[in-house]
Amino acid sequence: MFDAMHSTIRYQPGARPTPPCSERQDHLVGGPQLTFSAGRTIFSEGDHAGPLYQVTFGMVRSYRILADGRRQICAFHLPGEVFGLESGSERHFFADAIVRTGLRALRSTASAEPIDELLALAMTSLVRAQDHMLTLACQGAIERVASFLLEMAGRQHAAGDSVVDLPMTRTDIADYLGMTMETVSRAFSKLRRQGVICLPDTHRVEIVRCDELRACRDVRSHDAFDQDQGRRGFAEID
Amino acid sequence: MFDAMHSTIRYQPGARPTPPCSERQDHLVGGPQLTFSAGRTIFSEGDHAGPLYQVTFGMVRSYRILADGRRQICAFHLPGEVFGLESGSERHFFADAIVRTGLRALRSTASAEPIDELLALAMTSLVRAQDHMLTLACQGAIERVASFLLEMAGRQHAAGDSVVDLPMTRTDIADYLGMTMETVSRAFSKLRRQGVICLPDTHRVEIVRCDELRACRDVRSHDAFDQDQGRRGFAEID
DNA sequence: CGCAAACTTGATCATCGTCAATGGGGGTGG
DNA sequence: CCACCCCCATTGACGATGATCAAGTTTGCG
Repeated sequence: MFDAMHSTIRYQPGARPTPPCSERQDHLVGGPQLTFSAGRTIFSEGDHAGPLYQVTFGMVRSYRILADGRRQICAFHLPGEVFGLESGSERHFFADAIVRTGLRALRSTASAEPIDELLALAMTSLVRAQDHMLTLACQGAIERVASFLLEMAGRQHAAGDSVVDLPMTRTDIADYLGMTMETVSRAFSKLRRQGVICLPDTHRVEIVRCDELRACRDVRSHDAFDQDQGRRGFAEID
Repeated sequence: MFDAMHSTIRYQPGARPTPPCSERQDHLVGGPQLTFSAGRTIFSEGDHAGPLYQVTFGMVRSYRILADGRRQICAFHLPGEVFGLESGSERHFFADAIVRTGLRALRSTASAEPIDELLALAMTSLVRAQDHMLTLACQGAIERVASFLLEMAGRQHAAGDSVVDLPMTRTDIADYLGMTMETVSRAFSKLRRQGVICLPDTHRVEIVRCDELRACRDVRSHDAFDQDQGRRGFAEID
């Protein structure tokens, strides 16, 4: 029993290979360009499920609201990415523009799209959701933020560039990672004090030591966690 | 900004309608029957992605192992359900039988299956993953257990029957819900003391007050949480 | 220039994880 | 068939992580 527990194969969060199909879904190109200013609603829960959308610039958050007002952000959508796939005839999420954002509406999701493109999109979403589940289930505060930064870095640019744009608020990040704004802020500050990241401004992060950030993400923090308490005053970077 | 926050539309965890397509995937029927005894590995991370499987009896857990040995159970698979869909040519999960389990192997996932069945399966998995993400991100210990019980109840029988089989261990449940075995156990005990559930044995739960269980799931527990401290001795049910 | 929203930081507290001890059920071997 | 043993579950005590509450600061925008 539990043979697998003794396997040497180990999963590294976020280290899964990109699904085989391009995310850009170029075959789906269709409708006109739409522009949404910051904060504008794209669709709401309960709406009739309309088209898929491809982000051309800006950023989108999709989320749910619980009975008690709590919000969970399920995903951020970056330029090139497609969102809006639903399992029924109704929207199950809210989506709105985080900053001024351009969208291209793709034909009705109903049936007009090539089904293999829809499958590719569904699989991409599924892989992301599974990775995110793992973050939510297993990781502590610092690790979640580290995972988030590495995920965003990986989706924003082809390696080399180490500056990540984070147009969303700290509250958005918190609602994505299942924690509070304050804890997110503290995690950023801690990583900054450790010299792992720089914060030129609140919506931009430079990843200074990518390897250390990966280490934060991968290792559960029991050991070697609060060593930075003693470091204050000489590891300050700003 | 944040218009949606003022919307009256509210999401109830687990209340989303079942995806339009039957989960039973009857069109995929194919290969021979296989039987796995309790604890037997079905496939491992890194394996070449083989067929899809349909559970005929018993129960399966699929999970990942993190670098530090931590485990996350992504899903339990019940009789009638299909699992094993991968985004690449390799398995990204482990799967093994929780109890003696029967599986029917469906043809190679490669391309032999009707693609719309694969899409249906992907969408079902995606919806489950999204619901689970919400549980992990937003809910406290009692709520998670309540969500879990209601999810299992909903998947095991068509309403009316209130007894749920839980062949998995408390540790399995904990690894699914992102908490510890001890906390799961305490949550069960608390719900039992409150008279919401009965525990005829450790692997069987009777849902006595379904409405209260739903309330546990839906409401964030700030208020009315530890009222049962005073109830001990008269609300004991066993 | 001023206001409002967002961010940061600190102090306190609650939930949950960890450690530990005990109890129970099922399976195996004598 | 019984006894032992091991794994699982339960329960308690304690501590740590992160939520909450509360200022105070910065930023962005009108």
